[in-house]
Amino acid sequence: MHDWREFDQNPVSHSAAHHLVAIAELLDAYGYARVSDVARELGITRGSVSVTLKGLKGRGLVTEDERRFLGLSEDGERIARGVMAKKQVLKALFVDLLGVPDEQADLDTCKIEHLVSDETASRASRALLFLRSGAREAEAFTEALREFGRAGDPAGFPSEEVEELAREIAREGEEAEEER
Amino acid sequence: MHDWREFDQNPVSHSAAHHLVAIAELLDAYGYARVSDVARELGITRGSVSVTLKGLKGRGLVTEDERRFLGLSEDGERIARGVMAKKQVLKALFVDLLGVPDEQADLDTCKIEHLVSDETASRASRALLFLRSGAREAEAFTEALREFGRAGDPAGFPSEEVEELAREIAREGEEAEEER
DNA sequence: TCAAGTTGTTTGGGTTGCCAAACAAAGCCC
DNA sequence: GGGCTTTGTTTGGCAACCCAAACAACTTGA
Repeated sequence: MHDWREFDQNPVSHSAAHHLVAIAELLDAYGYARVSDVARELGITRGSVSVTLKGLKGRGLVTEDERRFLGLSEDGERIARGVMAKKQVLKALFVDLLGVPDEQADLDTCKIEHLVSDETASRASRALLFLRSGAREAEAFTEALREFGRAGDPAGFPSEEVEELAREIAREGEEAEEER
Repeated sequence: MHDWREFDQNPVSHSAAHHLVAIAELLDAYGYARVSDVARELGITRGSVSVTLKGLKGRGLVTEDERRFLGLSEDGERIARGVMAKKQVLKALFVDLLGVPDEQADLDTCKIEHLVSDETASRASRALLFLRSGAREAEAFTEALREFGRAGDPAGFPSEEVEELAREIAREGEEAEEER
């Protein structure tokens, strides 16, 4: 079993990731970003942003010019774009493939965007590209899945059916474990 | 835009969720769970577990008998089972549908298991059940997706192709925004 | 130009969650 | 029975984050 605390062993924390993304989005939208703008975007105080960005500047992810306008270093830009891309890809996959309502998909992906590995994000991207390629198999699959979903039980999570599924998966996992 | 800090607005924190799951797994595996067992399972000190569980007992999620054996209340059990089911469903989906390597899927789902909404988990379950139903469309889809994946660019994440995809999704999102 | 608002920083406080270390209380072995 | 280990708790520290409040250094508008 892995150390479950790999959680906070990421290159950037959840908080830091959001600071970087906020700067990138502000730069995209308005062409500039200041401490106050970031604070407004994130819904926290200027003081908190000021302190956090001090750390990110120290780590070479965020830059600041003489007029206090913020920018992203190459590394910072890369991290921000990566997190943003992960969020968009995952959200689109949740909505288009799984049929999750837009609003809910947004909430979920916002929480997990910075935690998903590049590997998984990359695979998700492939699936999404395939889904959008208009391939016959993709169309047929989503169509059939919708139909399957409508026929399924409307109970909450986890329903009895899902509990059973989970137990089944767990059993399979144990068997695979034993084979080693 | 949502408050990104919905993150920590969950019924239980990441840490608490893992404590509950650890107790459930220990009970499943050995029939009992004590503070030390939980600590070993989570890879943290007994002191930390002792303090955390004091809180969870206070919130009525964890019980303790006169011989210091831990248990889960109905609520605690429900939360633990929910988190475990989410992890298994998501991991299986990542592996079976997206083609993520088992090990990596484990790491990823471990980080996000307690953050995914019931709604999304439920949809993911439907997709997984469909995938395992042996339906023709499901077989054809995974087959074609594998083929599509092999043909794709082997670059890291985010590749130029994925960046382009992300920009495209972002544009669609903005258009949907404007229509309101 | 000068009062009023905006901006960024600093400081003290609070929360969560971890550790290390020190203990007391059982449990176990000979 | 007397050591030795295991167990659970408590305590003091530390690191991330957040806030509120107080400041100084700007802009800016009439």
